[in-house]
Amino acid sequence: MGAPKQKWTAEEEAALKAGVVKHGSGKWRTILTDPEFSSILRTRSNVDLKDKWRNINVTAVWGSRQKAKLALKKNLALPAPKTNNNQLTVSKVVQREDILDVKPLAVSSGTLHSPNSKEQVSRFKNFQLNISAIYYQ
Amino acid sequence: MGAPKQKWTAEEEAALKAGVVKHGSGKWRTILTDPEFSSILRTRSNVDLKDKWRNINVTAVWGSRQKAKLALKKNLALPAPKTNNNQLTVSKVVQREDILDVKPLAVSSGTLHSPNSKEQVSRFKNFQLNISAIYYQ
DNA sequence: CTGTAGGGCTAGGGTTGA
DNA sequence: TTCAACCCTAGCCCTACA
Repeated sequence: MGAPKQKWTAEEEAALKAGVVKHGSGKWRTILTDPEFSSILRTRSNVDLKDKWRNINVTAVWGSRQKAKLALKKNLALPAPKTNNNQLTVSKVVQREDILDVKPLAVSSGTLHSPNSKEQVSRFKNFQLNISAIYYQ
Repeated sequence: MGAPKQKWTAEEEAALKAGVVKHGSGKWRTILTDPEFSSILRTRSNVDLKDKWRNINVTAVWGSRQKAKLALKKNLALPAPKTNNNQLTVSKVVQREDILDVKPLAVSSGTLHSPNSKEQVSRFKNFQLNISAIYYQ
C-alpha cells in the first residue's frame, strides 16, 4: 500500500502484449523505451510490465476455480436474452469451462482511444488522504 | 470440505488490536511474526488478520460490511450534489511523516465513537463524511 | 548502479456456512 | 436473509543475482 492501485487499462495491456511480440518477453526496459509504447505505458515501470505479464500468463493458463465460478455465475445472471420480438426465450446452459477468453497475443497498437480521460492520479510516496462519503438509510 | 470455521476468540482479537496499535494497520505479517503476538495468533494467517480487522472496523461504524458496500454503491450512483445542497470543501495540510495510520477507533470497550484527534467525522442526518490521513514510509 | 526473475504481501472483491 | 470467516488474485514490494 503506497499509492492507490493503478489498474491496467485495456489499452495498456494491449501495448504490453504488442511490446512483448516486438521485443520479446523479459525486455521490459526496451519495451518501455520504444516510442511506439512509451506514451501509453508512461506511468508504468519495467517491473510493472514484468508483473502484469506474469498475471496475464497466469490467467491464460488457468485452472482457476473462482474464474470458472464467476463465468458460471455470469452466465446464470444473464437476463433472458432479449430478442426483438415476442418469442419464447430459451435459456442456454453452458457447461464448458475450458473456453473463455481468447487471448490476442498480437494486438496491434492501432488507434485505441482511452475510454475516458484517464487522469493521472498523483501518487504520493508517503502520504495518503482518504475522503469517503457514505450515505445510509 | 475446507477447514471448519474458526471463530475468533476475545484473546485473539485483543492481540490483533494490540498488534495494530504497535505496528500499524496493514502490517499483518509483521504483527504475526512479533513474538508478543505470534503465540496467540499462531493459527492465523496474515490474510486472516486483515480480514478480521476489516470486520472489526466495519462493524464498529456500520452494522455490517454488506450495508457499507451498499451504501457506497448508492453513493457512487448518486449524482454529484448540487450547489444548493451540501457542498463541502475540505482541505488538509500535512507535514509530518512520523505518524502511522489512524485507524484503531474500534477498541474493545462498549463506547466507541468519539474518534481520536487524527480523524474527523462529520455527521448529517443520513450522510457521513469520513476523512482519514494515512502516513507510511 | 541498472534490470530482471521470482517469491511475498496487501487490498479489495467475492464466496460460504451457520 | 445476514454476516463473520474464509477464498482468490491484481497490483505492488522485496531480495537475489547478473
